[in-house]
Amino acid sequence: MSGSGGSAQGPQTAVDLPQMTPSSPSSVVERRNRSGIISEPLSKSLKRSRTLTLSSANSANANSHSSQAGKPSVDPSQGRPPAGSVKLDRGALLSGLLDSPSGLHLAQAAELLRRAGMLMPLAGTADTAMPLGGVTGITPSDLESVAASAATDSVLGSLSDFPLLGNGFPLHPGLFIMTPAGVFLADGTFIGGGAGITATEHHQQAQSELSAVANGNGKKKRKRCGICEPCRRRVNCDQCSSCRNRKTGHQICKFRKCEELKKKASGGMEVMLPTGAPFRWFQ
DNA sequence: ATTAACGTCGTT
DNA sequence: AACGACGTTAAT
Repeated sequence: MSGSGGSAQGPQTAVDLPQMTPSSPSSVVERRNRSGIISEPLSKSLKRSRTLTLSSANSANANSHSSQAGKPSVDPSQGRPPAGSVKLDRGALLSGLLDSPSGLHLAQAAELLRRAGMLMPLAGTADTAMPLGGVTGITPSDLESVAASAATDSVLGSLSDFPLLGNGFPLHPGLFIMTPAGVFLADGTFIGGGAGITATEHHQQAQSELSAVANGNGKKKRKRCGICEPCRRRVNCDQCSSCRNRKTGHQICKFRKCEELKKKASGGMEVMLPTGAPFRWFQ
């Protein structure tokens, strides 16, 4: 369905865009494909994003929007904010943490735990502005994508993503095992996480990975991590080269290209999980 | 069958 | 190195 041709669905509010072209009409027609990916001219969602962020989260979203106001520069690296406000710095800090060059999946664990409220926000206080379902320590960029998916997907930031959280998250002294399919305890118990999919889907994913590894030569197509900022993005910009050349390029929007996949695929230490899914310690 | 997108390779 | 095209894999 040509990235740009999703069917109009749901009242979803896309708030997930790098700024690009300046404005456009007020009609908010969002096109989403089967996977829930919104592909629309940036201008629309941009506009919404503006109003939304300005009114509620003030400049928080400067994290991945902002600055260069309206300039359609297509620079994937723009997720990294320029030094700015305190809030910005915090977002940058977290973001930087997660993008650690080491590529340790520890970062992924930290991210999930952080969302679950297990980790204190780095700056620690003064930031109760966003009570997203009781989950604190949300970064501007989190808000960005959460807001984007809040209406229908509710991908992240929802307590339902952490089923055990309600009764006190089991601070398992043992292992949290991160996989593209989600987070597991060492005994194989599925905890949650992953890229906006259900536990069932997590399981299926793990299964398919298992079979792929079993009959494959290990040279399996890598999958998006699902938790990095680009992965959480739900809109195609429709303006980057990948979007423009989708027909021939077969590439995902640059703004949605998984940080993990951007890194060179190199062996690293891989461990087989109880589910059969491989887990890489290093990239 | 269709669609999305990763991997690779040639070109700039 | 970045980009574009193509083959291919995986999901629906």
